[in-house]
Amino acid sequence: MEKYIKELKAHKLKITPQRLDILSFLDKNRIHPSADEIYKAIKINSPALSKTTIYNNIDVMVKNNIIKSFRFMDSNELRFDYKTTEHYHFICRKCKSIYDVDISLPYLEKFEHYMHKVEEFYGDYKGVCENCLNKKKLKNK
Amino acid sequence: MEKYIKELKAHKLKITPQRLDILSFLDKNRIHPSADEIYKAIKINSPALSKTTIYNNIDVMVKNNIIKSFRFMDSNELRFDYKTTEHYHFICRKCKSIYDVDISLPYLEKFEHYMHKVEEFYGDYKGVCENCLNKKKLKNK
DNA sequence: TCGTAAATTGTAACTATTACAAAATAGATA
DNA sequence: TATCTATTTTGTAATAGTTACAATTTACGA
Ligand SMILES: [Mn+2]
Ligand SMILES: [Mn+2]
Ligand SMILES: [Zn+2]
Ligand SMILES: [Zn+2]
Repeated sequence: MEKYIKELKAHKLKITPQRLDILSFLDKNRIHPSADEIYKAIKINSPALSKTTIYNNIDVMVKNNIIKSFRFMDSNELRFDYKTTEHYHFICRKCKSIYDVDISLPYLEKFEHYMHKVEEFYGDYKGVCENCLNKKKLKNK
Repeated sequence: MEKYIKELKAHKLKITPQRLDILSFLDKNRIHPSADEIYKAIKINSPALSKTTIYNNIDVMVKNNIIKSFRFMDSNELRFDYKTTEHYHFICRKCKSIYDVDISLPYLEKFEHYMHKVEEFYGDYKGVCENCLNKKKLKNK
């Protein structure tokens, strides 16, 4: 808990129970949840919680680079991540789990003959995850 | 126009003026437009057009791999592309133009030590485009 | 402890998309 | 060519995710 207080103070953001709940939830549940998933999870123990508070705080924390937001190709909801350092995501087409992939900015060198200035890259990998592959193996036996 | 008729017939889809309009618009305007942009553009000459028709046809054409859909990191609307072969996109943070980038599935080899089976990759590059860079240069003179 | 700027809340509005059912039509068949 | 019917188009209503707003509450510096 002290960790989240420090983080918020470092960015001159007020310490509120709601903010601590959001950070703690994202830190302890590395599932890349949507705003609604965060809301529902925290609301169980804090029934007075408003969804607007989730959106407000998500916004301010993304702006302060305390958390990261991203969106999947085929999904219409934003997802959030406690991990802010550069990494990409792998989504399983069977169980829809989202895994972190520690790979950095791909193929910048291939950009040589484009005259654009690349500053950011965003990417998702999609396929079947280790767990689902193993489940299949067991079934086939 | 004959080209689009062939394409539709190849997929056993009925030839309708609306479908021809959509294909023609996407082919002749490689701007990666949203559903609404396609709708507004075609509606000028075909005022009876319904937005549902746009969505219906976009769906069926994406499913038949006649066009491609994708979504940008920070945008909440789907965008559409006449080009269906593998390529990625570069978006300019100044003018918001979306350019095609002919680069193929990045960094598959780096996936070695993940036990997931990668099937697809989706990615966007972001930065400042050639045009905007040149504009800036002129200004600075 | 108090005062105030900032945060929280509930509600309403908004945007992109999807669902649905009635009317129109493409294209196969006689 | 005329007819038939499955498919397509249309308009409207519903939905999902998010944002705007204003009243109430709270964090925290003085
Ligand atoms: Mn992540
Ligand atoms: Mn493209
Ligand atoms: Zn899986
Ligand atoms: Zn530009």
